[in-house]
Amino acid sequence: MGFGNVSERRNAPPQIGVSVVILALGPRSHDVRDTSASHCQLWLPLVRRVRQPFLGCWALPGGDLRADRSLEQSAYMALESTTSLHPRYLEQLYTFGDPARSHGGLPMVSIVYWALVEQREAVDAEDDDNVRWFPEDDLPPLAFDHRDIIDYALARLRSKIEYSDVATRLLGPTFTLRQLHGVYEAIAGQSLDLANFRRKMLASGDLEDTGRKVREGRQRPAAVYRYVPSDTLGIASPWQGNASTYSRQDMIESADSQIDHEAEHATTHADDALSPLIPAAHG
Amino acid sequence: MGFGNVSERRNAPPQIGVSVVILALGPRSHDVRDTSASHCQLWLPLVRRVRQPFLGCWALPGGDLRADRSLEQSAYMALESTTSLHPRYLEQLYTFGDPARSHGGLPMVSIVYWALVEQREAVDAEDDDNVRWFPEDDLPPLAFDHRDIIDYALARLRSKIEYSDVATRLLGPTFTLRQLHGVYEAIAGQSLDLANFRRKMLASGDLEDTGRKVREGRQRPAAVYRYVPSDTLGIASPWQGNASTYSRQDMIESADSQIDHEAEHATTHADDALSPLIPAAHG
DNA sequence: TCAAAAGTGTTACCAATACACCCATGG
DNA sequence: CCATGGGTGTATTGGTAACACTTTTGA
Repeated sequence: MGFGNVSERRNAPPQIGVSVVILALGPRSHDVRDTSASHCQLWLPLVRRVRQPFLGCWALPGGDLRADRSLEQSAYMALESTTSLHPRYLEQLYTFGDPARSHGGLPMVSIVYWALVEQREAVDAEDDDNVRWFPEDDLPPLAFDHRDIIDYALARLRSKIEYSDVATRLLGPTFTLRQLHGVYEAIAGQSLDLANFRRKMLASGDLEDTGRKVREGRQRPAAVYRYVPSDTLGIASPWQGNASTYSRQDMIESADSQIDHEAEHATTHADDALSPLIPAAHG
Repeated sequence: MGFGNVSERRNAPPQIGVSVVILALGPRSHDVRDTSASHCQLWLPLVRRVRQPFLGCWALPGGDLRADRSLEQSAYMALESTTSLHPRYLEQLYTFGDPARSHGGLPMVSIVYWALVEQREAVDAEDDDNVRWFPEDDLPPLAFDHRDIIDYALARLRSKIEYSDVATRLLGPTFTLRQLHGVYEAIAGQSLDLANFRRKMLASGDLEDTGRKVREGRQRPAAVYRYVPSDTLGIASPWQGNASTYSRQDMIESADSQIDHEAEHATTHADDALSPLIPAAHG
């Protein structure tokens, strides 16, 4: 598979693992009469490390990569085995592999996924000694570069909410416009005009009135909507074809692929290396 | 580092490698009196495989990952050692790791980067038996899932051109508005109103008139511009802090970080696995 | 003086905003 | 009948598309 070049053999490949940033809605932690109208906030579960380095420190849930599983499946397994949660959304975030990030441990490449779980699931999940939920704006010191990874995941969520259905993944399959509005405000971190929000959402054509109504307080009942993706198919994702061999009844639903935002970043230059006579190619 | 759980040990981790999708401007291949005004097209270099599977097949340039190098550096080394090119842009694209993609080889995780090189560099690089440039719309059969990866890179480029300076990376450090317009048309695959394009670009505030003029044909000379990023800094990228330890004089320039588009994709569910009593966490 | 490209002006339209307003409901 | 949230109307604005137009240059 392209390995075996002399200069490349000089150095063993690093370890690989999978980590997951899990996000869910929860109550506001600093409820100092919040000026903005939203009454919820993002929370995420962290696990306590049982090894050096950073022993006892909070860290992202993670696990190993298995050669017979897709990356998504490995991420799903890591997520499930550590937190018993079932995400409504799971997407690759970034792969981190800088040697400096291991801080004394062995060099480690982490393929990081981010996941969204329903509010209901998150409240059911109780904390224990080794897993605890933290509000997004009040995180403890974290192991490795996990704090940066979380910030990046949050940025991605904030970016992605503007052109995809991620917000609905934090709610159940059905929701009122006010609930959806609250999610948008919580993620954006600012208040949004409810009237315009309503119109924009309905104009998008991706919301379908279920006909049902619910009363949150004791006021007029609100219409309940469902998300129905308009079939403006984007470009097919390359990995869609290969994935999903191990489906299960409660498999989380597929999302239409769509090309979107990603973080630009600078690159560095490698120092000299022995050039192979024949270029390597690998799968 | 989080390895060592019983159920996880049952399966060895897969191999890892780096691949790079390299893009550059070139002449139009199907020049059947092109209706659209653009006269250039994207080309990319491929290398011939020297091993099974897919022996003799064209594939993306790639190489191995070294534990003492960052992912960017590994990508840069792979790019440089196979094609002798120096990218003006290099960014992580996606990590592919489905077991099915190896097609009979060992399971392989590929961390894929995409790169842009200047037109000038690309024309200087001559083909040999093992490296050849192909126009984006006339690719040969490719090894593994490399065709899908290329399509994804192209989609990312098309998306990213709308809110970043990637177009300028395909040109030199200075360019005329017409040249830039041609790049946009080549990437978008459709003609764009030159008058409006000009206004929009100038209104962005990211272009600076160098004061110089050039004549492309024998008509009125055009103003030469330079790209100067407006300091509307986005969110800092997590990896920026760690990277760039191995800088060199001709290191490609840094780009301001910015959160953008990424592809949404569906996820699968893992089958049952032995849950560890204590959640694993790794760096 | 002509062709070709550089560069400007003008209008129409659409989507997002701000905010005033009416409607439905239970207490 | 009032408080509260559900839901609608409307004027303004800013950005973009369409395209007609003027200017500059070498041949």
